[in-house]
Amino acid sequence: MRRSLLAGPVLEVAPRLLGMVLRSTTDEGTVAVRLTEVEAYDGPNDPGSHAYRGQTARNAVMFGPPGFLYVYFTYGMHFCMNVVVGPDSTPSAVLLRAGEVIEGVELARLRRNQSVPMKTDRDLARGPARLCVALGIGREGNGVDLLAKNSPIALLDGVGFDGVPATGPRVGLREAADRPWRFWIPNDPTVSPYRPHVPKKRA
DNA sequence: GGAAAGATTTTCT
DNA sequence: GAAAATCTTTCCT
Repeated sequence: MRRSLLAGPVLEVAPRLLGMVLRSTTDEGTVAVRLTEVEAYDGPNDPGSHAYRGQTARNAVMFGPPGFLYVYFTYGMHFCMNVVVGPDSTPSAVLLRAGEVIEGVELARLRRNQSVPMKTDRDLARGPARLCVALGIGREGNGVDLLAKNSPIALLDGVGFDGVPATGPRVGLREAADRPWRFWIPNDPTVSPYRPHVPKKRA
């Protein structure tokens, strides 16, 4: 995996991530997933992006060079992760929404079953927060260089994906959710089910 | 300094 | 289909 491959415009890079492999190693063991669903966020031009209103302590990683991991905490209980892409200092990133566990299935199953028992293997990493749980990635994953030698979390070329990616609206956003910047591998069972966003009521 | 909503998941009716 | 769980960040007074 070359870093230059991630340095292009986010809308070009995002679909290329499909089929690539993300491998995470901790003292518990190793889990790897083949990415089946991603979502693009285009920094300052994108009202749905965390970087839309400028750099903060939380999103600082997005403003750095491509190939780093941006992990954020949301809904009081979940982590989600992004791969920073684009040229240096352009705060674009790709949300990793789902994947197929191809290595360390037993460990992934163990982690997921700690909160919810009796999950089927297809659901192990089917959704952005589930993906983080399966890989054992939390706050400490923020800012990790995915392309560094011996990195505990690494992005690998994998088998790639030769077909035409499916595209559709993004999920869970209040702003600009309609932009067709979500990409997934057609007919893959590990792609998360689409749920239209419902804004929470204001008191 | 406080309120509101959130790039979600799970469970219950 | 609705609602809860739970805490960080952002936005407004």
